[in-house]
Amino acid sequence: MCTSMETVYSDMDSSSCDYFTHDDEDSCSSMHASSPSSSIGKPASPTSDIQISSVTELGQKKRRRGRARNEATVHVVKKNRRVKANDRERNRMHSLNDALDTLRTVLPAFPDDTKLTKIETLRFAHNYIWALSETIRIADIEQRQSKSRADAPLLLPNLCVVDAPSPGSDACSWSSSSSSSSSPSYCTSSPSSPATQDDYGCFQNDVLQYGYQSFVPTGMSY
DNA sequence: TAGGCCATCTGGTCCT
DNA sequence: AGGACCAGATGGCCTA
Repeated sequence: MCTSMETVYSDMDSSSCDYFTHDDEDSCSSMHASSPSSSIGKPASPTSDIQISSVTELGQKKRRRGRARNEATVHVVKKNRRVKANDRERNRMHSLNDALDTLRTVLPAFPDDTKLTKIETLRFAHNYIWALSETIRIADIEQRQSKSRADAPLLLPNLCVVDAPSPGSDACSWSSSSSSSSSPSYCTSSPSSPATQDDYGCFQNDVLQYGYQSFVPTGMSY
């Protein structure tokens, strides 16, 4: 859209009208009209085309010319400020995108190398963190239980119990179409409130075995 | 071709 | 005053 504008504005640090695009041509031309470069720095000679009929008119002309130049300067300053702001905004969005890319690298890789969209990345990261937190929490609970039962084996509940879903199946996904009330595909409620232990075990399997495939259901309805 | 996603521009608002 | 942040608008690209 504005690549030409980018080119046009990228190095704009002077008041030269060569930098203006079409929508600025008016002001630009008016600037030229009010302060023609041919007369700048050149004292008006009595034989010049500009006939000054009176001192007051000369004063008015001088004032007008001065004011016009001021307006043009203000316009250029504003434009310059806008260009700088655009540049900062562009950099800001680039850094935001870089952060999203970094976030994508720490999320489980998608098998077919599909790049997650921004919203998918954020939602999956949310769910992934939640799942990992739950894993730690359950493991901790189990560890305490096994300590109390000295002879009990250390096993994560559900981890090896629930049948692993085939990739792509929604057996364990919490899409909005699921009847489950908890929805890690995008947890609007507190992530610490999985519906059932079966759900959790299933979810845990997803995290550990299938990455985000189950968290980012196709269709992405939330 | 419609819809989704994205990059960019822009003006407003808030903060330092 | 200037920068950061935000949301709306716009146009390009891609895909079903």
